[in-house]
Amino acid sequence: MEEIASLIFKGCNLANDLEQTLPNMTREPHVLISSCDEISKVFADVRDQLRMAVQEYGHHDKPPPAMEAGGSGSVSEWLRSSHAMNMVVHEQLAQHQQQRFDQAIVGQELGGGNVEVMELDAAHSLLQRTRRRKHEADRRTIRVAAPRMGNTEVPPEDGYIWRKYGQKEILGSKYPRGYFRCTHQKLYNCPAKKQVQRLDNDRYTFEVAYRGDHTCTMSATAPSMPPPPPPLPEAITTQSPPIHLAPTASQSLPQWLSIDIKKSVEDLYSITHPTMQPFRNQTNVNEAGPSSPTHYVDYPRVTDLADTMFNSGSSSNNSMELIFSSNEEKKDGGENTN
DNA sequence: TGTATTTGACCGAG
DNA sequence: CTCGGTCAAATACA
Repeated sequence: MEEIASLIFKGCNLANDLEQTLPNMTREPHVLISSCDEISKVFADVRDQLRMAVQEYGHHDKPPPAMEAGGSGSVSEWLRSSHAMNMVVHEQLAQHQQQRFDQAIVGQELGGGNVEVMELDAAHSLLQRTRRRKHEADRRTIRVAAPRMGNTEVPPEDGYIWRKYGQKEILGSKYPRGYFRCTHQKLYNCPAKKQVQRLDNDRYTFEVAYRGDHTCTMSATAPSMPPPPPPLPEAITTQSPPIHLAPTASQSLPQWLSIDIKKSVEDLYSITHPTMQPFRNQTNVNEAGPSSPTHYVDYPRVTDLADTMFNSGSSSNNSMELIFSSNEEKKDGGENTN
């Protein structure tokens, strides 16, 4: 299992590398192709190994050795287990530390808003625990670096459209807490909410607490299929119920694959398909009107390409379903509407 | 004119 | 009673 997880991260790293070099590849489509092939091969290996693991262990009582640590009896359960999650967190932290310096200098100066993986301040969480609310159990707290240029007052976008419905001074905090709900709350009964607050000791870092799951992205008539929000592996947050791999893997990855590749893709298409328009992934019908608070990504992400590659095998029992379990399943243990 | 944001009031958990 | 979370009227903005 460790091998599979490490393969997954290898693929993610390759995709990340591709992202980094994408702007330089627009004139060299053959290099891009070979890079995509490599990523595709890695994920194909993951798929094959997962299939083998499922056949070997998934329908038996005895878990594989690595699963025993998680105490689960299937691949999907193992992938959601704390053992698997620790590996995920470990890999992410290692990757994060490696890239942190560059991100700090480049990403921040560009007003990027990279999701930071940090431990929560112990004193702060202790303070919050002293008055724990009923629904705090399903809070997923992350820290996000604020842009240091431009408008530093707003937290970086996470792919969803939020509407602010309140702001409150919090006892013991220097900065007020902003309360946001999903713009589609009324239209699609989407219960997702988030709270955004600057850290006392670092005004360039937001602490973002997500509550509730987006139902707007699951509706066939939903106006958008935005990249999922970035709630972190909850193993490294303070107030969190048992974790699922699904939100972690599918939600955090787009954060580091966040460069503006629109131009790159269009450039590439202008070379390879002189008469063809760049394909667009329509992520939003701007039903919010002219004063919509955020803008939308209307071009494909590298992760989408990776998804496509990963899903290219036309198997009915796709192994992706084992890793990225459905939101419905996730919702079963989730928050009721409020 | 329609939509988003601001902000004081209110509610309810602890 | 305190304080975090939400509501809703007022205001801002395109």
